[in-house]
Amino acid sequence: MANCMVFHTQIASVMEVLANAAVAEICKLVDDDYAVFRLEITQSQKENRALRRKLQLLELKVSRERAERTIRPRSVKILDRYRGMARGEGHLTVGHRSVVKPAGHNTWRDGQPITVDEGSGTSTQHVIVIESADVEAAGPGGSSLVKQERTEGDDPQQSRNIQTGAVAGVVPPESIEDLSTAATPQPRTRHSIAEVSGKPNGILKTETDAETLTVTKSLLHTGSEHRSDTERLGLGRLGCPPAPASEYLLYGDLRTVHSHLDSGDALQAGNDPSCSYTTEMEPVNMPLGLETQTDLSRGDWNRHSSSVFSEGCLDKKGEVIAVDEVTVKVEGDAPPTWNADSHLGDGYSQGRDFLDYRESLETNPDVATHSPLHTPRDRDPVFTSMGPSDSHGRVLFDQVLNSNERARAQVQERGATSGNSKKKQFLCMFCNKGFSCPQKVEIHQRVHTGVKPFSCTQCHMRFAEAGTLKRHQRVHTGEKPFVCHVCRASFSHSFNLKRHQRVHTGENHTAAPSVRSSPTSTS
DNA sequence: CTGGGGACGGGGCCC
DNA sequence: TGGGCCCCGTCCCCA
Repeated sequence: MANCMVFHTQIASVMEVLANAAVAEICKLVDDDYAVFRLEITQSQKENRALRRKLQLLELKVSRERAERTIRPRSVKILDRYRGMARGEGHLTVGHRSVVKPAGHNTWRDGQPITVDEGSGTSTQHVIVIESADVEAAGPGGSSLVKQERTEGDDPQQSRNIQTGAVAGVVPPESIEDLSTAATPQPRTRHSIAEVSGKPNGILKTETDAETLTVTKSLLHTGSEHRSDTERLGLGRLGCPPAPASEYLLYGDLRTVHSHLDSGDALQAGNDPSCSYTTEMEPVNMPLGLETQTDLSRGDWNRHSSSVFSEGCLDKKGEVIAVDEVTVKVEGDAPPTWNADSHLGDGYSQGRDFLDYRESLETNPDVATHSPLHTPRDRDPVFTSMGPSDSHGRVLFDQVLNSNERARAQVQERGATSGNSKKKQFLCMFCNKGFSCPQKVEIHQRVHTGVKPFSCTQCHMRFAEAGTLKRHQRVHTGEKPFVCHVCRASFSHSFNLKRHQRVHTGENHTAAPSVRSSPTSTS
């Protein structure tokens, strides 16, 4: 019995020792793990703080930009550089700013400075051309980009964006060749320049000197430029290309674009997204959707109408026929002028290729009570939702649309009582002006985009409307079908005859009442 | 005063 | 029958 007691005591003591040892072991393990865990937590907290600081900085910037934007609404001007640059026609004037392209070069070269005369000062910006080393390897969407870095300027918050176009889609061999041999002037090489400027804080990029802004635009075109577009379009009649694929305007948060840099030849974006934004409008991925993403039958002719400033001309089958480059400009104060001399070496004027966006904003009573930019609705063609790739192009027009807030508000207020909301349900993505059908919008938007799908076979003039081309061709044919019955004077222009007849009637044409409805009036 | 391009609305045709 | 598409007429503006 005593032995038994001793045995039990010994066992108990041994177990106690073992238990203590086990506890000690466990405690040690816990301590070790806790140390590691705590270390990790500390590191995580550090990262958290860093990220939070970044976030606060970003929010600060955003709020500042918005505040300044409300003070100074921005305008958008889109201009079509068209072939002027491509033909080596010198420089391009954007509003009162003159972007001078070195003569003899059809392609902006790396480091090539662009002089932007802003009246109050001159800022020199370096344009960096990033071209696909292997266009073919990059696929049909081989693109060339121009990366512009602001190196100096009197307004550190202004940003400019100059880009070249990227040949995309069903690019004809010559177009690919143009890109691959961009160093030598090629008549068909096309470029486009997007300028984003304006006073405080462009949405695209509003950093300081380190800012870099790059937007790529893809260009699609096929066929010969020496044929008229009508021929190229293969249209039986002298019609304009269908609306759906012709106008693409992206707008939105530029940052969303950044995620689309996955294409092979995409411009190397900086690590800091706040310093470099790049849009890669690669044809295969680009949201233009010329062939696949735009479906008029679904009513989304307008879905991209704020994305890329190019126009694809499709035939009935949706085949991409031609795309003209255009230039997008977002600026604050520049007057809506286009210096034709600056870029039209062959002597024709592009005319008013871009308009003051703000003007349009204020003349919007016709639009319906809804805006596609605001409250997308599936039923309304204007309200088609943006597809997944739409973020691709949510590039340039975010601020435009933001600056459009007031106009839209006015539109919505008026629309409720205007009674025209039904009739003009198709809205211009730029100015919100309403039209009765998509084609009207498409044509109208050429005012903003500068797209001119119709080219004269006799000269190189291009027109946004088929009728204008037809009328223009009377210049070559000498046809003057409008004859004054009084003096037998003939005119090629119907209105010229009408105006001329005022001479006979003694009517003062300057005081003649305008029958034509103003942009603000209803039809 | 004329020439000519830009812009836009109306209306007809076709599906 | 309605909508899309296109042509035409018209006005504005500039050179």
